[in-house]
Amino acid sequence: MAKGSSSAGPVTRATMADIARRLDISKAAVSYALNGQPGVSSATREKVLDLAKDLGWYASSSARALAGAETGVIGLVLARPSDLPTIETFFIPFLTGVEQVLTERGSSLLLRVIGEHPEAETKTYERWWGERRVDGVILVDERYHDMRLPAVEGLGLPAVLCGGPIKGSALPCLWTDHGADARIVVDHLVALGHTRIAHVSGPAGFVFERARRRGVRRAGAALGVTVETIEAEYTGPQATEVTQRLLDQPEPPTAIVYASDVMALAGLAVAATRGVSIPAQLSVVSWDDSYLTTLVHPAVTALFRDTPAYGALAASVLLDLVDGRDRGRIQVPTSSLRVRGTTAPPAK
Amino acid sequence: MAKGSSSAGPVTRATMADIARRLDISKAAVSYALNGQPGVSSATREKVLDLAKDLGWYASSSARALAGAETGVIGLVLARPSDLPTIETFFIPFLTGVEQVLTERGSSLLLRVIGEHPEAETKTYERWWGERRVDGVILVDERYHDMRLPAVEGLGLPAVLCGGPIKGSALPCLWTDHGADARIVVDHLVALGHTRIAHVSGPAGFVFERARRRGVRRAGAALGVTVETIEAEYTGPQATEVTQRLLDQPEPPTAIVYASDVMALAGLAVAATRGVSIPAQLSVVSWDDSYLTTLVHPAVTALFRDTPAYGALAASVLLDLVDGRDRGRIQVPTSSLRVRGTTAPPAK
DNA sequence: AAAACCTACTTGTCCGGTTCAGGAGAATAG
DNA sequence: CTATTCTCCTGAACCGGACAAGTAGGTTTT
Repeated sequence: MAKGSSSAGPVTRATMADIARRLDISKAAVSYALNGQPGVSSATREKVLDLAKDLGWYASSSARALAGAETGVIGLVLARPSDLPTIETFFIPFLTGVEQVLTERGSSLLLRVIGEHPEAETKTYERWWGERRVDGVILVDERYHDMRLPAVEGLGLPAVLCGGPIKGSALPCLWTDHGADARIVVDHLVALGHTRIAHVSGPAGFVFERARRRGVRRAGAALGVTVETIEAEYTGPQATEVTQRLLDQPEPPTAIVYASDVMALAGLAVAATRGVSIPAQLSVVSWDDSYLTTLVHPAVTALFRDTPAYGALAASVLLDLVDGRDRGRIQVPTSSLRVRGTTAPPAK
Repeated sequence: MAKGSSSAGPVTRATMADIARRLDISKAAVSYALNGQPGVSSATREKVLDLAKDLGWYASSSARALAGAETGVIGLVLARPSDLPTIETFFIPFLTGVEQVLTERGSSLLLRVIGEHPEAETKTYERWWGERRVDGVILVDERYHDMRLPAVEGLGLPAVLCGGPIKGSALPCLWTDHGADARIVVDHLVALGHTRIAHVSGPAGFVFERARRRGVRRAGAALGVTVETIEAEYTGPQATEVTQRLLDQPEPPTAIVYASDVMALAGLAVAATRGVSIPAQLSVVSWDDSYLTTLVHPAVTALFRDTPAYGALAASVLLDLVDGRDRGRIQVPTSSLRVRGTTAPPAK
């Protein structure tokens, strides 16, 4: 079996008791030495530290946690159908940011990828917390009537919500001004001269999708333009279908704003198939920026936000909460529009 | 919900001792009852189970692990520069498969995303194992002179390698017949009539990239065609640059095989920019399939493998190893070519 | 009727840390 | 020269489970 496979394989790992025995001192002294606490002479401390290093000693996370410390683990559940690609272009950069902060602060990430099944997610939190596996969790993909909020609050499980703010919930959250984002997009298109703008949104069950929809409607109204929103799943095929419907209208839009980069790419493919020239005959904007938008030709105009920084912020707010510092509701910096090759004045 | 006090956050979670006290029996009896072990009457067992449910009791993972059980956590380190997008289209489906098996078998995934820094990865394994955080790890992205193999073997840390097989290493591994994959791709292109084929590979530090390179060379030689391999990073810009160089040659290739879907898309963008028609003037194949290949027009011919199944297999082999069953070296099913819109006979 | 054997428990120890309440010996104070 | 206060260290309890060993009480065997 794999354990102790190689000749030198140390099957049993060193414990503090081993160090204490070899140095003929007490476990307590070893503990103080290793934790940088007062109560041991610097000579002893050094001997302990040296030996610990020699033996390859690491504190058992279980023992530490059992003795009352935190577990040093935070949890994240990703609950979307696995075949939905949108999560990827957002999620990896987000995770990268999360991880960076966790690593800096000595924590790790427990990840769970499940299908879209709200109960399973709530259940996971309950188990993780019950089993003392995590110190807290990051909640992503805020939904309407989100059962996760009462669940984590009921459990007393520290959590930070990427979304909100929610009235009636005291959870710290990272909220985005979707109205401002919407204005940036609509302003850009209207400034170019577009008057028939379509908005292909993601599922309205997501709070931010409905906020975006409201945002574009208002931004359009303020400029005397109506923006039509159509809802679709975050998949390529769905975006394809919706785009075809839009372009089949008697008066098709001259600009389409897609909820995600993947959808925008699907839209471009439809245009390519139909010989609709971009951006001459149709302008396209993606609400999410990622490496995908610059991978195609022409590159897609997209609303950019610093996703790793967003993840890093979420992680640091959560770790602070675990440490007892509630940073409350924090506004995420407004996105900026990266104007690329898919937006231009409409054909007359 | 599950916890008794709904009004205030229940900071203290129920323990077996609580159950024992309330039922006026011993902790041991509670333990036997909860673990389905003999030694308690069914009446008592039922009372214990009921109360445990009422109290929302879960076994402390730390206490369990400390008492000798496994931790129920397996680790995965993702070590590539965070701005390399290739990881995403492979990684999320892979993780989905991993998670499914882990969930079925009651384990969780500890994830770490780090930059490409081999020492950091080895160090992470050392810590995770030292701290008893994980029962085993999945190794992805096999490299030449991979320091992780001696590291995990030296530690006695159960691991499964996605790659290999490695001579001199007893690690169970999931190996791929890259030669067969290469033949599939080259055969397809040669059958269409291509004789000038280019292969844009990823960094040769990855074992599988060099195996693929060797594979296409041999497959070409067997058919009397030379296949030229050019190495590039897995980024869009690098693929763009290499593609431009290839197309600038006096006798440019009529078909390009890209190491990844992202690179293939970048190649398509170059062609679009130059007005090179695909597939009439240039055929494109991607060695990796993902949702990206069908997101663009024309859809990209790609070598498909069931990535979730691959992840699931890796997880199950690792869990078996942790349970003491070494399944040795397992060959991954050969990929199949999904012929789509980017391959056609070359222009005469 | 005594021995043997269940069943249904209890007691106590252990895992590997943390931490509290001392205590010995040296240094400082009065 | 004792009293006090350090510094440096020890012993033991504790966290929450798992489990080995022991025990009361009843049932079966001989």
